[in-house]
Amino acid sequence: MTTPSTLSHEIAAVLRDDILRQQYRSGERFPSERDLAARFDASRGAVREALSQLEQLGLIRVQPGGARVQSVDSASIGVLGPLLALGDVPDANLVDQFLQTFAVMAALTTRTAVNVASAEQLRQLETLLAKLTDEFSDFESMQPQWREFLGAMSAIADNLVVRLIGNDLKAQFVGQMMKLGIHPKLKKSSIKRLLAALRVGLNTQDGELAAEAMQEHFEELRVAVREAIDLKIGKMTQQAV
Amino acid sequence: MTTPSTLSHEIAAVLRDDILRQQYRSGERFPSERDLAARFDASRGAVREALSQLEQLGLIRVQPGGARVQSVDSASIGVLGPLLALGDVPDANLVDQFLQTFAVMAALTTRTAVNVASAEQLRQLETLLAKLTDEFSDFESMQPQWREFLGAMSAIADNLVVRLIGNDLKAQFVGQMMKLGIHPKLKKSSIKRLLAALRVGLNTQDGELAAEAMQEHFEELRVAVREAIDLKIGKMTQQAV
DNA sequence: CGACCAAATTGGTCGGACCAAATATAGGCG
DNA sequence: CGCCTATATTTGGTCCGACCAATTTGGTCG
Repeated sequence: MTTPSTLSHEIAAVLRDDILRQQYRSGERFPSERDLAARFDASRGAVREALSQLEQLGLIRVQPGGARVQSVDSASIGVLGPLLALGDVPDANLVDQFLQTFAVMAALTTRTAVNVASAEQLRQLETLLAKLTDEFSDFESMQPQWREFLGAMSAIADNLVVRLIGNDLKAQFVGQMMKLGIHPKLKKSSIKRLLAALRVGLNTQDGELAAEAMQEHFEELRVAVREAIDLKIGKMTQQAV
Repeated sequence: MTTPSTLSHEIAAVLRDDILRQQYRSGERFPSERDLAARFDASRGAVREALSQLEQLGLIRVQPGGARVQSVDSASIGVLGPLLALGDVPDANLVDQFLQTFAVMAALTTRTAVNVASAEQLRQLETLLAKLTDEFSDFESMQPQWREFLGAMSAIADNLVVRLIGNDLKAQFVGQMMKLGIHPKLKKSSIKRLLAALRVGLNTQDGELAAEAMQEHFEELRVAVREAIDLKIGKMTQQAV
């Protein structure tokens, strides 16, 4: 969950952001370990551990003779978080892409979960959904219950690939949104509609219906988040003046 | 694709597979760096670089006082490939989950690409699709053109998140399938239907329609791959006898 | 039995050293 | 003058030994 805050990690973070900031062209030679050690006033060992992390992220390719920078979009998902965190305000397009991806993942999970759920699991989901409906207030304060519901569905769908991707994306994304204080505003009517559709989907064990409701929910969330970011940008430019 | 073949990478690979094979319980203490160095007859530096990779994969959490093993499904996507490669034959369920995920990604890309494509880009896609239709033979030999088509759509959709996930998944998945000689058999009629639907989708710039065709294609691919794997399993058990 | 303190363990970093592969450089040849 | 080869240099890969700080462990005392 948190930063180890060791020297090698700090070096890795600095170099990673350098690369993500396009300081190096793809294919360009990366500074030698000895140079980097001098620059960071660190030992070669610490630098090598940092490079090892960058290599795992797919940002550099290290070979005898010298390391080379790789194209950003041939990197691993792990770069998305740092990429999102580069500026003061996250790139709206990137955020949009995040949410589109979340949407299809959540829809897939929902469809599978509802379709394969046992009678008991269906009851569990209905219970969680009922709790959500009861404690219905604003979108933000019901996040814990919402997460619980999604988690239960993820467990039922039992798709490791989706779960791992979800882990990575969530770890990269949610933290950034929280840190920057992005608070999307969703209409209560939208949420009510979502919950109602999910209830119907569960009752009739219609995964497709539930999945569509989920997809639609994320569409609305996308719009709301974009507005929240625009608001944030407005405030920041105002502050700058 | 790559051949690191350095000692630290080999150590990392062995330890990674150990963890993926459930040799350690989640939360359990990991052997100390000095112990590992002795076990692999390597220096502590090499071991530390290996541990650095495992940490990046989310498989261990290393802190002063000792490293601890993390739950596999809190790891990063990078573990999926090795996980797939553990046995002689890939786990059919895991492969299925891969393809389900591919499916929704490809559908998302298709929908977006078709919807946002400019007139010129649409023409480009149609050209590629025509080439596919012309050189139509069996599913396997048209892979290069198929890839080219998907790549063009990915470029048009311009969704970095999806592209990075796709990179990771492809890197992990396709290599394994090739190495194991899994050759899914798709009916020619299915492919023809897919190509026709895509053509209509492009002509009318109907992203939803094209996306659904793509989704359906992957559904059929799932079935075919599952059959191919079952066949493989059959042959292997036959060999064993 | 529980709280507290000291010793052993463990990760984090450093510096120097050697090797093999890759690169850069200088030199020779056409 | 340009190309190609042989050499010198750079660079990554690994090892060793050492020290520090934080954690863990084990035993002791109340």
